[in-house]
Amino acid sequence: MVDQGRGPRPRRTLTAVDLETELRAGGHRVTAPRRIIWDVLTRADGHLSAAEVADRARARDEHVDVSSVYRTLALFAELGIVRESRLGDEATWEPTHDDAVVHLVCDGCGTVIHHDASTVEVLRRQLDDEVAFTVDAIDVRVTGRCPACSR
Amino acid sequence: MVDQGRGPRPRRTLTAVDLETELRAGGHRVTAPRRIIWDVLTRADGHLSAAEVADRARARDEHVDVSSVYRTLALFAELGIVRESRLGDEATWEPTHDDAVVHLVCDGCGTVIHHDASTVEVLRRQLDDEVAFTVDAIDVRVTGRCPACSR
DNA sequence: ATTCTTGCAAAAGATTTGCAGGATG
DNA sequence: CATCCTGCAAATCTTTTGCAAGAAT
Repeated sequence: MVDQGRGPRPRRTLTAVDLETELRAGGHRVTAPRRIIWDVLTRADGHLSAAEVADRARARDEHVDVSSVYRTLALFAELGIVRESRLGDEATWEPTHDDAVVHLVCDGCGTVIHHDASTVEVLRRQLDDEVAFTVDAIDVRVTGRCPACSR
Repeated sequence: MVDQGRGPRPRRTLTAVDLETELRAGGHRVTAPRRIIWDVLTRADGHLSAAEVADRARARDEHVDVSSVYRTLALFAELGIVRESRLGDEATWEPTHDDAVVHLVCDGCGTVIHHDASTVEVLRRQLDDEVAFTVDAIDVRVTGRCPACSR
């Protein structure tokens, strides 16, 4: 089914996101699982699946459940501090960063490379001008072969 | 899990794709379900989920099963004649067409609008030059609000 | 004290797989 | 006639939901 919510609040920078502030601003409570999950996300260098987040969270608190992870990730996405991608078969999340990032997904090994392409900003401006559509986020996924896998 | 296969054969045009030729070229058999599913895909004007393909196929042959639909779609993707997208929660497929198409996904109603953006070709050239990565396909998904849903 | 969150269990969807019979080359 | 495909059933995996107990404000 389709998300009927208002969509995430637009946010362009990641710098100095204070979880506590973000949560309180929205009237949400500051809890241990939420701290842990946020920490897991910011420590990771790339995209994490819900299962991966849950595993890493459990390393610190035995009892963190995937269901809480899903609920928390959904909340964070709503706050605009994380962004969900569907790069492979499962959803992955990472702290929100600039739009101008292209995800290069290798068909061979599955690695996801982040590439900074100014063209994405050009595309955004083009869309703002040309299309009757309120653009929130632009997701560019490029599939192909990384150097190691192109044999 | 990640696709370990060789990935789809690059293909830029849709014009005059003859299913029989494509199948035989790969040593695959021409069967009724495959014909029906291909026909369903080419008749549809946009993306279809596996369930939608199955429903429409069943309108012509009562017994077509979703599992066959999945297997067939995977085969078609491998042949490069269809392309899979993950626009919402589920995967969707459509006959392969030019890259320069941007998918505008409305967070409100889920509608997917196809928009032709020349900038995507620019991006492709930029990537070819700048990145050590063999680009196969570029998928641009834009989320936001369609005119009707932006209130 | 009240309301929000959590963990656990179970449900719901989507996608994949095993297998025996039937169709294709 | 050997092999490839299919339909069906069941398994698997991801994501969601109901609920009672526990935590945050």
